[in-house]
Amino acid sequence: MLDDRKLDVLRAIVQDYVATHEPVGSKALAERHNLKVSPATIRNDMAALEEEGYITQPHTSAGRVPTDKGYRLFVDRLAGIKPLSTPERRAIQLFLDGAVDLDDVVGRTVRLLAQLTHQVAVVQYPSLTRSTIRHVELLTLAPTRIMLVLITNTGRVEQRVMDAPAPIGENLLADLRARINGKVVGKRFADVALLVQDLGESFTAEERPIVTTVLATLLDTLVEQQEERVVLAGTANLTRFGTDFPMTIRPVLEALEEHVVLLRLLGEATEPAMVVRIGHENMHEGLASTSVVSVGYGSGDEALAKLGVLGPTRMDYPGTMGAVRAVARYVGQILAES
Amino acid sequence: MLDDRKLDVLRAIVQDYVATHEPVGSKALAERHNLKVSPATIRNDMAALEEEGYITQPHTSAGRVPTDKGYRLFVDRLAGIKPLSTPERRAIQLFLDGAVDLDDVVGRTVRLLAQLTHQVAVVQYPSLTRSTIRHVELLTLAPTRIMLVLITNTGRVEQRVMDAPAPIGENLLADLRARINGKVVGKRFADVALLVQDLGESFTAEERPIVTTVLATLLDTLVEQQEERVVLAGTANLTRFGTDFPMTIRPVLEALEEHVVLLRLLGEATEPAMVVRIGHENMHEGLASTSVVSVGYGSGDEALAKLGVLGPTRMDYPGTMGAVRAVARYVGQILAES
DNA sequence: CCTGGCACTCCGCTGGCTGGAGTGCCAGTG
DNA sequence: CACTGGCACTCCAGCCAGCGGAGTGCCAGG
Repeated sequence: MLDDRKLDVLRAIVQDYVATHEPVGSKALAERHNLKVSPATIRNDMAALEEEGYITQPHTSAGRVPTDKGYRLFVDRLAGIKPLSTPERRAIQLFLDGAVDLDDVVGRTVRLLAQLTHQVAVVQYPSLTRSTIRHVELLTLAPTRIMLVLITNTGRVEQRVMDAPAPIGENLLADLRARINGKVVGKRFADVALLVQDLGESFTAEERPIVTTVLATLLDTLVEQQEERVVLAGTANLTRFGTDFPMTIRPVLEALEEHVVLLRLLGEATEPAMVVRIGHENMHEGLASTSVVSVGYGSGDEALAKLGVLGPTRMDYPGTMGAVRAVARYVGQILAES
Repeated sequence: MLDDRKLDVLRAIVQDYVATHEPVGSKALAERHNLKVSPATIRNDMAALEEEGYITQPHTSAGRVPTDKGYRLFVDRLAGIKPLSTPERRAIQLFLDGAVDLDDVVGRTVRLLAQLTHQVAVVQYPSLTRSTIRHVELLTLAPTRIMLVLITNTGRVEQRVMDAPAPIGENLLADLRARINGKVVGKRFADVALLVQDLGESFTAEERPIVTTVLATLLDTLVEQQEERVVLAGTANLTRFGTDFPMTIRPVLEALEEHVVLLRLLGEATEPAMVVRIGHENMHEGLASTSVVSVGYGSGDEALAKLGVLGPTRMDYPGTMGAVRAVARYVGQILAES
């Protein structure tokens, strides 16, 4: 049904439309891309493409515009991923290398991604669920007040304050700290509950309540913080969307404020490969005319979290995909080093 | 020059303009507010107010619109701060009480403020400079790799990883940890440098390099993190600005992305009282038609940081100021408790 | 199967017109 | 002297008609 030339025409339409933001006509196509056929022929092909639902015209006798389905075909079969230039790569590395801690890494990453793609960038903090524990620290703030600090292998730090049922001695605390760390250091979050469950038994009846409190808080932290953190940058780039503004930008800004929505946009975290969601594929009303390019990143083989960008469906997919992939790789490296 | 009735007229103009977003004319004024004079008289007063620069007309034979100077007078002399209703207060308290840690407190605060005022909310993290140290923790990640964790009295946690010049033993580390904490716990950041400067002397020549490295990192953390963190929410509310969009919203979004700008907007941190910056008073081109209402908040008498909202100059000042003040108070309470 | 030609459609822009809202000024009045 | 009603004037916003251009669909011919 769709011979090679028709696909060439579709590719040309997408490219031109992305470049100009205006419906593209047969004549312009014939001129700008050397397709070696006349406008009339192209018109026939366009009619076929429209018939199949890959392109559409805003109104009779206007040029054609790709549909979501058209972009989908373009991304899947007609375009590759455009690698970044060497200077660009070097700039990324230089910029990310300057980070001092995890917050800084994430902050720099999101700004970098926004600047590189001229779109809205979203970065998820390395997930706690798939992280391992580097250290658990216990501090007394007051006789019956304890702070628990949890440090992960990705450098993420979580803290909780709890009220102990009774005053707690320094040596009990030290003992408890040592035992907990002995059990859990290097272990994954998911496995911790099992590992510490019988820890209370080796303490005296007197100490037991305190131990229980601490362990409960530890588990609580592990569970609660699965609520993932995300940051974003580059919202000003939304103004490039078009001139028919408020109606377009409003729901997008609203969606971006909801972290739940953001996380869903990045995709179910199981998939480490690059994912492109186009228009309605996002399953979110306000984001019907935006696309999301996301990919997992991590220090080793497996993805710790995701990052990506959000932009208008009429975006430069090859370039955006290239930037997203490159940034994800470098962040992975940085995290592996620290 | 400005008798009472002229001030009444100005107040009425501001109120009506804020409510309708349209230039207000003499006739409408006479009707909606019972000023007990005829439109013609009001016109005379308006002419005087315009002469003095408090109001202006977009074009001949349109209604009047307040100028920055007009809003300034309104805020300073014509309007009070509108206290929140009891249900509103209760809702604030309820919402903020649910927070589990500092990040959560700040996150909830900023979202709350945005929702309450229907504007863009900005909250600065409790400043490290004026904080005191609650605990310093040292951990070995690898034989020559140390992590320093710094916990402040506001619950903020900072961490740094450093490479030690030589392998470090657990007992040396414990000793060092104890000595550092003995010196600095409860002290203010600014005073720490002085307190630890001769700490190295009590260690052997062999240990000295390691100690020096750790202390350097500690001081580094204190200094570097004076770079304050801010978060914001409610950018979607910018779409209420008007219909002449992209031109208006663009520079605002851009300004909001720069944390340096945000911090300056909140005001030099020395001033704990409520500050209103109107239009050009912000000294930032892109924010010429926005106003900022900010106030310090803190756990005790002194302000730890600031929070505020940003909106169009044509905002409901009394209401906004009331909301900002109320939220600041409750956040202060929450921080004092933890 | 491709191409050039032709008639047709429809958008977007321009220019002129009109109604309405609001002003400034002036003369009159308590 | 301050306020009021009346009046002429200004200017914007919205509407409508006309026009040019870009693009299409279709058809007959190579």
